[in-house]
Amino acid sequence: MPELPEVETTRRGLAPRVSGSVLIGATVYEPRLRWPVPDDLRERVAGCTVRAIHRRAKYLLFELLPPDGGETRWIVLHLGMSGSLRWVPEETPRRTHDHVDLAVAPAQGPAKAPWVIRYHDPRRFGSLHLHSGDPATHPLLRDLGPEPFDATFHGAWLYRRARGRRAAVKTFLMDAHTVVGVGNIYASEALYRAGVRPDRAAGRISQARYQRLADAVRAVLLEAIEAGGTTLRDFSGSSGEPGYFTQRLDVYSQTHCPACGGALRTAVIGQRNSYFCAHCQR
DNA sequence: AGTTAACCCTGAGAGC
DNA sequence: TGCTCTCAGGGTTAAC
Repeated sequence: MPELPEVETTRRGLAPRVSGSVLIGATVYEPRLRWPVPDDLRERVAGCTVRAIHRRAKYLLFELLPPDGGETRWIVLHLGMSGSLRWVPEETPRRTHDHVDLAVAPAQGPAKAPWVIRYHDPRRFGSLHLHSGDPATHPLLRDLGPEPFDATFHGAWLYRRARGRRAAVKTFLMDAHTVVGVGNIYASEALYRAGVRPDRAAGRISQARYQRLADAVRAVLLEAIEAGGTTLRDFSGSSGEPGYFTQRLDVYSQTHCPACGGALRTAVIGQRNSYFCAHCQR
């Protein structure tokens, strides 16, 4: 279940191999994702140079320079719940739920066989879009809140936004208008580290505690990125490697509090399973 | 406007 | 063994 660290891990795995290379084709095996994959994908990307791979929220943004020097175009890609991108030789046999290949021209001349960026997504909650011009204007990106590592994301921002809100702070934190990239796992972990009960009303938390929460969000995400993400079921990096943050989860999917040893409680908050320590989180 | 729930989908695991 | 049932969840949309 890719959240920000898993998407960032994918980006970092792919970028050095793909940046500066030319896309020579695209093959869509299954266009029925969260939204249909554009049927002119091949024509729109073939011949384009990948200038860089960026990330905004949980979206990967492939910055493409067209061969004729026209307007920059973008592949906007979301991994959904179960998506992953792998960097494999083109002849690698397809597995079930491999839906799209982006073929990359070999760097060392035409003799070498091309490799592909292979999109795999059993549940097909992910999506792939094409966009021209500024990606910030894309409908899916336009209204997103701040990145957790932006200077604009801090306790005062959370506090101000939470005024009058009765919804649970965990739901509030997972809302992409509040801050992007924080899904169920990292919301649970950040709230635990900050000592905040996930079911507390967002509007009834002090600014000081929101500052601790903002710091905890950043710390958890940073550590998870350094560990290559969290692998619970589906996720693996672009070379197929698992994420090692799984072993460092304090509460998510755990039974006992690492601090006090007490039994963790579970509750469904905003239709998401939540884990917390009723003793350490208030 | 804020909040809640349904929905898209498949695989894994539990229970019988 | 094999069936059925439940659960997992990001993010959009609809309804309250």
